[in-house]
Amino acid sequence: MPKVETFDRTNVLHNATEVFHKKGYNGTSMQDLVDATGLNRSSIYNSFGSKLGMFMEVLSFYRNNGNKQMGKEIVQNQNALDTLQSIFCWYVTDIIEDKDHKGCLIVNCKSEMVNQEPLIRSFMEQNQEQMMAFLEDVVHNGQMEKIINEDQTATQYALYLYSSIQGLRMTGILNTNKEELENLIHTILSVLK
Amino acid sequence: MPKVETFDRTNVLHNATEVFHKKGYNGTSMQDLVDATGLNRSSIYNSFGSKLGMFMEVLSFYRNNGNKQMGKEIVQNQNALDTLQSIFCWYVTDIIEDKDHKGCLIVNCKSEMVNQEPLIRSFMEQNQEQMMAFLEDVVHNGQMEKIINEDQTATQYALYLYSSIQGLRMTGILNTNKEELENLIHTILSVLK
DNA sequence: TTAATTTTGAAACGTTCATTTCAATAAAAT
DNA sequence: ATTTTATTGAAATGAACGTTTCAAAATTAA
Repeated sequence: MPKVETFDRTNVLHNATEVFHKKGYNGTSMQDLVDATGLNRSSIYNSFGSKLGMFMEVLSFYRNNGNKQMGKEIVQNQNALDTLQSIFCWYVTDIIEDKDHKGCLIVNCKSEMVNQEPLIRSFMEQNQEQMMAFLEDVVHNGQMEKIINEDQTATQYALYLYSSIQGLRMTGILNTNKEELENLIHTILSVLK
Repeated sequence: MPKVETFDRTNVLHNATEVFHKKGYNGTSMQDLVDATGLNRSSIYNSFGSKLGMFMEVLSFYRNNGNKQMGKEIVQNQNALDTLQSIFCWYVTDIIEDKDHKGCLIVNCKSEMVNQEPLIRSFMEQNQEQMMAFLEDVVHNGQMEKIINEDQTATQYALYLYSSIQGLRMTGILNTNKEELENLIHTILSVLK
């Protein structure tokens, strides 16, 4: 009977994510991945098919991890505005902890590859869909509770928030001042009040 | 006495910009640049030193062109809010005209290279400084005219606008719906009123 | 132990990478 | 016409690229 996959796939993805995050897709070589994961070159191809195949798994891994971490910040039964506050605060924390100014892997990849690689474009479209749906839901709840104004529809505010998050991610690459970032998210969220 | 540079440097930079914009720095090869510019490989090295050298000139070229174009949109003697409106509208136009979803060369480069290449980091820091100073000035004028509120300082609003612009640039990669984008900038600017 | 299957190591695949070299050609000022 | 410098073309540099190959080693179930 077959020998079973021995290496820790989560650990391998974690290490691969680190390299891709630091160097970008085109800046990362297969040798970089061999070095970072400790996996044999052949094993990478056996398990992930190609560099792009591995990267797609890395993207999902990164997103799932982010969602998991952010989920912890969101307390049940807090109002919609506090939920948004928690989300944005998580981004600020993530920015401040990012000592080497890498930014967000997903945002970086969007700007690097959406116009070049259909698989990436699909991922990003699906990612946007998912985030927009979530944000719209939160805003909608806030509007029902009269905590968020109705100057704009929930959909319109969701796009505003989605755009603001991407802006925050880009800004955080060069600006990691906690007070300035917290003031920034205060300004962003003030629109909804 | 010496033969003088014969090729049209502006035209060469224009063509080089197109390739770098489409493929990103790491995605662009020297062969791509030879093909796009029509210049000989040696001439590129003679005139620009290296791939990075050429890219640095391309970055400045792209920025100067953008500033020039945007300058035309800004009418003299309009109030501060209208100036901001003009600026954001120019971005929307640029997004809509960008049929192949390349996004902004400078934003893309920031996310690809700031943490890898000191020259790029300096460029981006200087670029941010410049934009922030300009935005701060506009906001400050608006506040003097009582057209922009004073809930936040001009500096704080400048960061908010700078961040919003980067967000708009990222959003515009996948979302090119004119009405949605115009509503987005309306929401962004509503904070200042 | 044997049979089945995956992981591993190392080498090689052919291509492309950024950059250099150099002799030949072209143009301007003396 | 001669000198000076730039542009050009084409080839070559050596290293790195993503991917494939394959026999040896390892592991599990029968």
